[in-house]
Amino acid sequence: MIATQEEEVADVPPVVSEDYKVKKKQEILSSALICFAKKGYQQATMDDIVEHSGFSKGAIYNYFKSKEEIYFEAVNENTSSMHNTVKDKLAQLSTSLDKLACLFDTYINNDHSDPAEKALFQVYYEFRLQSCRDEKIASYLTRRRQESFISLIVDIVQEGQKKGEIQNDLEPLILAHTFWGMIDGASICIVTDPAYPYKQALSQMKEMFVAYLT
Amino acid sequence: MIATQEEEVADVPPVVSEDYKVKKKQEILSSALICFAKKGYQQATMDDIVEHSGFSKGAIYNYFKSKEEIYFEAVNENTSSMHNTVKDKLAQLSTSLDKLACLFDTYINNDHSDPAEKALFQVYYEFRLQSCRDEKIASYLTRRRQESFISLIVDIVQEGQKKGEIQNDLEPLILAHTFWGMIDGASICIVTDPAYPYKQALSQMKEMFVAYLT
Amino acid sequence: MIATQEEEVADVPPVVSEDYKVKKKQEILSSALICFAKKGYQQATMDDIVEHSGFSKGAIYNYFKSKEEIYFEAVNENTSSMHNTVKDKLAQLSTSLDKLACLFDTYINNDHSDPAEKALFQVYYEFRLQSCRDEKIASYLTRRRQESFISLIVDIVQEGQKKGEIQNDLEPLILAHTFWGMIDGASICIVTDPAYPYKQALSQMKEMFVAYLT
Amino acid sequence: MIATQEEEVADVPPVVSEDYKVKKKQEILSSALICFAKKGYQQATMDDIVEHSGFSKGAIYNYFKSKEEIYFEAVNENTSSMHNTVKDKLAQLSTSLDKLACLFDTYINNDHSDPAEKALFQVYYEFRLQSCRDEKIASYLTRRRQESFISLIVDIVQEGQKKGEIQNDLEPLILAHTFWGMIDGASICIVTDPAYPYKQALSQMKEMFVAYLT
DNA sequence: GATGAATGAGAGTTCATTCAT
DNA sequence: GATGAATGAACTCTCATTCAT
Repeated sequence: MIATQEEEVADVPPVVSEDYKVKKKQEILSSALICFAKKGYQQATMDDIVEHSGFSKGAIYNYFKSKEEIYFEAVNENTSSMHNTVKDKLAQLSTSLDKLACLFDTYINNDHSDPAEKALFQVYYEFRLQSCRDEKIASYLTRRRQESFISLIVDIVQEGQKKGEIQNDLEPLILAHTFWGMIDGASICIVTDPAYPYKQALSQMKEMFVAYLT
Repeated sequence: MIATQEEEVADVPPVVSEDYKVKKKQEILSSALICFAKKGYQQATMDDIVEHSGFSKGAIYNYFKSKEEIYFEAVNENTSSMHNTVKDKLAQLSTSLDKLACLFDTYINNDHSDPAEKALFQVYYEFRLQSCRDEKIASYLTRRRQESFISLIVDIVQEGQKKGEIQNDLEPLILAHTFWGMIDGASICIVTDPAYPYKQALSQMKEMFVAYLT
Repeated sequence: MIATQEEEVADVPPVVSEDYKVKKKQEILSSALICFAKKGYQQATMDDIVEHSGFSKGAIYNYFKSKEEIYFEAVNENTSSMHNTVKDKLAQLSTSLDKLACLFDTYINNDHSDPAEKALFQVYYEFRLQSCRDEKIASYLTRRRQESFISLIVDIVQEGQKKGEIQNDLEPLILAHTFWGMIDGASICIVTDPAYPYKQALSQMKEMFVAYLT
Repeated sequence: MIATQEEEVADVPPVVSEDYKVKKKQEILSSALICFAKKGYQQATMDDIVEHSGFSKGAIYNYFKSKEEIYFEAVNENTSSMHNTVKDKLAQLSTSLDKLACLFDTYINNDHSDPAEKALFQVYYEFRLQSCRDEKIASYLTRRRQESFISLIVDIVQEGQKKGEIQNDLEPLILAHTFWGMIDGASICIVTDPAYPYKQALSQMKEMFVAYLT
């Protein structure tokens, strides 16, 4: 009897919906992110993730094929969602300078005392450093950086130059690299030094940047 | 008589000189630095360092008590010597703006295609990220950053303010943090993205910074 | 419905029972005991235990956290069970002198040609010698000796003195120490010298001891 | 000139006398004994002995060919000298019972709070336990035990039986084994348990033993 | 699908012994 | 003879991954 029931279960289409699986994956990923932040990718063990997530080891390997894949997706998942939030905010602004100022403000107003927020930054920058040795990470990050980050600024600057808000002799691509260099620099300092006066430093960078454009 | 001779024998100087030992240590450290750059601290094994340095495992452990100590000293040794070179250069300049410009130029003119140079940057930033989880590294870096990096800029800015070169309403400490934030940002990008146009981006940062001061 | 089923799945009993794990641990411990006897604690390697037990290295470390823990439990497990057997035997005897005689007889009739038996004695006395340098072992053994061995004799002697079987001017505690000193001495000789005539020597000790009490 | 002098030194017969070498060896051995007592044979390293003795590693290997040889000689040297002292004392006594009593008293009056004394006992019993696994140690100890310890008692007992001091139906060899079993037992307890009331326990053993003989 | 016991290659570290100086 | 830097095999322990249940 019981056997029959089990067979029936096996025959019906997946009992758990795709949505359910996606939710489970996200649970694992957010646990993993915290573990990676706490110990670093290499030092965090699958057992740490098992313990923190409450999933069994086998279950996790049903969702992901390796620790590396979890790492990849954990970083990707979280940085992507952050990026989309920002894009929505920018769409509501009209001038290029406002948009750039808003981007700075996003980082200035970020709450870096929130552990989850800080964890994400830690793991993200560790991940980025890995790109020196891992071609897969390197190409992924380069593409992502170009498509999502660099072109975002390039577009805003070009639009600003067209409208006359921004000086025309400035190279948009270089400005984009300068912009993200500043953001990365402040972020690294925040992650690295709990006493870093990031609000004031980032505000100065914003003033410098905006003054330079006009 | 015999006793005297024996005492002489006992007094012979060490078979190898202190210089010899220091040189050997440096050999190991520079090999280790390359290994750490190539694979990262965790992934680089003692066997890698053995192979790359040509020393036997036991020999390395005669000079250092652990892999961690090698890591610490490899980063320390190299970043310290770099820092001293910079300080000498600055001493030859008279105005504060020249000094700050010179600091920017040092990074702008750095040859990041030199593998040894690049290795040092890679390992240094990995080391800095470790400070999130390693209190020993954190306190070492915080003290070092304050004493060597922050105070360097603070002194220059205060001198410039006294001489009237730099606006008096700017906070020297925040400026120092802003300055190093920019340098860190550009450096991280260089390490992370081989195509980063660091000369141009750093030059823009320099222009922004100098313009902001005056 | 689906939720209920899932909860049921989550509630399944552990894949292997507690009994299974206890049995596995005992298998490892008895293998380890043989290895420790054969080579001594320091000289016996985890690889020896791996080979002798048939478990993989990882499996052993799933059950025990270190070689030291295996050592501790291997000695403890076996000496404890021996001790309980003896206590049961004594409970069936009525007079104090019979009980003491029975204790001697237990050691006299012990089969020291049985390798497992001999291994236990060897490892136990090595373990005891360790107590000179290992505070953890020392405090464990001292407590155990007091609670299990000394008080056993003290109780028997006091009972015998109350009943008039044993002279009242003898100090029970000292007698206990004398008793176990004799047993330890004979045991060390057995372990150390395969030709030791332990049956006859222990019998003489027994006669001396019993004669002294009355 | 200097070269000539050195050659002269090389040509003369050994500058250091045999006595000098024996003294140096003894220095090393007594340092080694302390190291072995402190950490155990396996755990004590050559570096420990180097540090404790003040000799260089090379020097030690000039006197002894291996750590094992040092161990062997350290135990042998010290236990032998102890044994000779005892023999001298016994020669001054006339009756067998006095001699046996004197032997007990030697151990009763031994100062086990003297670290050097305790170290010797510790190392000696560890050495004896090694005999289970080391045929070389086993045969050495068996011969030594027979020649020095067992025959000592056998001779005394036989002499006592001849004189009528000791009962004739007692087997001298078994008595010898019983005697040393008791001494070993008390000694093991002393080494193992700092609170062992060895004076009282050994005195009881002595009384039992003497009473049994007559 | 879920579980967690089992695997075993590979990590960092130690140390008795050697031998060029 | 004396020195101590060098050696490298061997040690304990870890952990990503698998797979029988």
